[in-house]
Amino acid sequence: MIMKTPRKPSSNRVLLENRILRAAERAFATKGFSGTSMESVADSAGISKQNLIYYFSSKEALYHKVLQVILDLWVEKMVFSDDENASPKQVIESYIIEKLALSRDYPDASKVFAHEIINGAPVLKDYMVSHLKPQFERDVLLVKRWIAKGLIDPVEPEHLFFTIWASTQTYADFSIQIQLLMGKTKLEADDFDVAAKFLSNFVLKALGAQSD
Amino acid sequence: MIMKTPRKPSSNRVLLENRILRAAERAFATKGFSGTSMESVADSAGISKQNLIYYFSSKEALYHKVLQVILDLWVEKMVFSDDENASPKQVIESYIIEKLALSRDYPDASKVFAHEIINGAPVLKDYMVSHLKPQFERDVLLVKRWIAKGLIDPVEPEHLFFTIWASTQTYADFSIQIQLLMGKTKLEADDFDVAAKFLSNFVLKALGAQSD
DNA sequence: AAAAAGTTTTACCATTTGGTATAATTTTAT
DNA sequence: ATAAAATTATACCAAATGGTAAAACTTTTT
Repeated sequence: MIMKTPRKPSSNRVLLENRILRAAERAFATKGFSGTSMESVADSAGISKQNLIYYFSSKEALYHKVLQVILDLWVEKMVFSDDENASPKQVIESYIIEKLALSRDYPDASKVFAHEIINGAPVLKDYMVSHLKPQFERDVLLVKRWIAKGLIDPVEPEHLFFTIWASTQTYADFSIQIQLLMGKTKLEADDFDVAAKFLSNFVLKALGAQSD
Repeated sequence: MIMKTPRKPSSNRVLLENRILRAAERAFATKGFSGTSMESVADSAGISKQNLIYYFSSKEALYHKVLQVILDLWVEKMVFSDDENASPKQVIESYIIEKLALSRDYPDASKVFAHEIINGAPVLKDYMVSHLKPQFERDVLLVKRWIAKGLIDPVEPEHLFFTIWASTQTYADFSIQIQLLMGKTKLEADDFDVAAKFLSNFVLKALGAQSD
């Protein structure tokens, strides 16, 4: 029996797909799904609209792929704790620092995600329940154990996470507001360092977990 | 010289305009500017598209008006402190409570604002610099005086505000995420009360301003 | 009552846009 | 080299959408 061996994707194709995905991410981030036209993405990627459609057969498919790439990146980078014995201070501090690094390095990804959530998570709803919720519940349990052990003061762990997420992502999603209010043309690495220090201190102190 | 006295707007007109603005706010909140069609707004308001255009001559005009109504509401309700001698605890606690009340009572307004900011504040940029920034700088100064007086621990006041804004607005903008993760079909008043208590305690403790 | 101003409806249109069909060209495997 | 597969370019289209023109109708003013 003869099996056709499908040609491996040319490196050119991989490169072009990445270029398209970056262009699409930027477009979706700044204009939303409806505000983004296939033609504008194609232009940004330097190809024709019809050629874009050859690579991604529909706008939905393109959007789904952009979301998937974002989630892969986030899931890969955003583990709250893989070490049961790490101290709350270590875990929270590095979590905040890494979250802020994502806001700094992938602001468009954060904005696409924000759009999706604000719009009611039409695409991600199922994924959130099936993947993010279990992870969330594990992390909540860990925080509860910290509380039970007296390592941090008692708080509602769920709201702790909502606060950390919101206050780290705001440096990506609402960066224009922060820039305008601080009189800057853009947020520099330095601004993120200050924010990381502020937030780490802030959260650790609020949790009574200053010392290690 | 004869001056035409323009007819006062009929009460019907005012009512209908409000109905349109509410419908538009909801549409812009859930679909963004580009994702919102004039026809869908008209349908929600129970009038024809052409009649909607009679009331608001363009989609831009409608969007601008929606934003203006939101800002009026926020500016009216969101004063950080009008009493120089109030204690930090009083000021911050009531600020957080009122911000959360806005997220609870006007989630669509919050989402429209979020869309606008994420998209780079194309409409609100000027307003933010001319109106919000001065107010922001006054509030920052007040916090700095608190620090100088030793009423709260030293923190960067700017980032304190970014954190409070982000973590209160997330209960409106990201409500679907919070719902899904907490296994609720919607956020109830009770959830907002818990959030208010959590955030107040959290922020006050982080600032070392627990006692009055 | 008549004029004027305000409101609603009907008919229509130009542009944008996501997408299809297909032909031409280039690249890869045998 | 050549067939097959992959890629790119050309031509086109149907639906959606923001908006215009103008007639018909209603309410208010004088």
